[in-house]
Amino acid sequence: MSKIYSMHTFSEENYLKSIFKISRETKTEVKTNEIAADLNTRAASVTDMLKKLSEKELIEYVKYQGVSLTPKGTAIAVDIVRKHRLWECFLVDKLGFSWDEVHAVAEDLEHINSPKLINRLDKFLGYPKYDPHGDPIPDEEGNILPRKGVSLFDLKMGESGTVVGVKEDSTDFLRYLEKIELILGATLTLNNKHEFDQSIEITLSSGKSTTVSRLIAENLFIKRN
Amino acid sequence: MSKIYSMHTFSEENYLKSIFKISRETKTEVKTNEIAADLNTRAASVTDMLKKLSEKELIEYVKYQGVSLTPKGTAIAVDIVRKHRLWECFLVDKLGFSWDEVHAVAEDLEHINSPKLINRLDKFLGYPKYDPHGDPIPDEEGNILPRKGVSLFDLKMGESGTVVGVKEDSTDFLRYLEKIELILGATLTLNNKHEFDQSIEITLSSGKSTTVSRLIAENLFIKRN
DNA sequence: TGAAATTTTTAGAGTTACCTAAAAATAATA
DNA sequence: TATTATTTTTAGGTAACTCTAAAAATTTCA
Repeated sequence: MSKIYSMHTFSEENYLKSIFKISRETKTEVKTNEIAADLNTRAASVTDMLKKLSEKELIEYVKYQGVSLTPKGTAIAVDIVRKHRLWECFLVDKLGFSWDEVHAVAEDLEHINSPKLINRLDKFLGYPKYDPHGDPIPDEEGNILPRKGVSLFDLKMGESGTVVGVKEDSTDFLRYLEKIELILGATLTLNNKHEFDQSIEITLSSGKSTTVSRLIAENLFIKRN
Repeated sequence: MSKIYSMHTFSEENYLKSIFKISRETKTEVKTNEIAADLNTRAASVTDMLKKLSEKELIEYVKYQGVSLTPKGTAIAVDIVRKHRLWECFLVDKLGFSWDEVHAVAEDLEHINSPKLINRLDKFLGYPKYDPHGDPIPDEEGNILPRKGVSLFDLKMGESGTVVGVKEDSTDFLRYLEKIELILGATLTLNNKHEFDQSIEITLSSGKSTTVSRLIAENLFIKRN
């Protein structure tokens, strides 16, 4: 890959990444407004860019119907994700950043286009398979391992497990998790699912009990013990 | 520094860096055409940008007279140089790039704006004082050590010394130096200065003799033994 | 199903950074 | 110093990406 797909603008790359991300979540055609919301821009701007990406055959675009990535577009998106996650590993493992600080910087670093750089970085980091949030790192060919674990929300009463990933990587969310000690590697047991708000009560290995909302639970990935 | 000076466009940063570089060489006002040549752009484009930078008070600009950096402009330029050279160290020391490969990649990396990133990188690299080409790395406050050594062209007959830096960092030039074994750390003795073309004959510690042109000699920095 | 609400696209415009060609200012030199 | 040559600026235009407001298409639901 790489060489062939190089030299796209930051903007194009951000749109492709966004479409990739949303389509993984929704598993359907990606809508204009979803992209606009994700990229903090306006629907009209999105439409403009969709036309451009469609002309370049990076997306399949039917007016009013939404978009999907072509294989070419997917390859570019996956490559950006690979770069983003490798840089996050670098920032945490080598420079001592905490997991809630890395996203913004990696957003910039991911657009540096040098296959040699990224492959050497990969080697330097020891070919990591997961980033500091537990997200799988695509390899050079674009293969992506499945995410580890299941959502905390899907755990059954009494089951125990280890935190192996988070879906959302906003600073606020990660800071909150850290505060309640729900960091990567933490072990927990599900005590109770409250019916009325579907919040979840867990006990940490430290013995401490906490209740988290459904939203939080859905964003936490757990590997059953 | 940093925070205050952040959020300039790539283009603005490149112009400031270029003006900084040229003014160090010429020690006079920087002319429009010099910038155009350095940045591979047109004089008209340069004039446009000079107006913009002047309005932002990053340069002192008098029509037809050339420009110089204000303290604010200098601080930004020095910060970019710092980033550029630290990234070059990273690429060579940690990722195993050769000195002729790093410039292009560092041109991109230098625009990543994160004081925390760059200061941690600095620490990770062990606070290096010089980059792989022997150029001094500005510290966080913008202080720059003098370059080590004198130009090979200024060496006297029979004097010996060690290669401690190169002025030009184009890939071609560096590859050529490597080919004739004139890499950083090489020791040499000046045998002869040919009058007619001012080329210079040297002997390397390996015993091998080479003749280099005046231009090459002027671009090589030597520390006398 | 058909009017109302929502989503998406088009139309028109602004910004940044670049360009060419022509005009204006400065520098070179006969 | 007057004329020519060079440098620099202005004028006018293009391309990428964004925006708001209005129009068109689709979806919702009474």
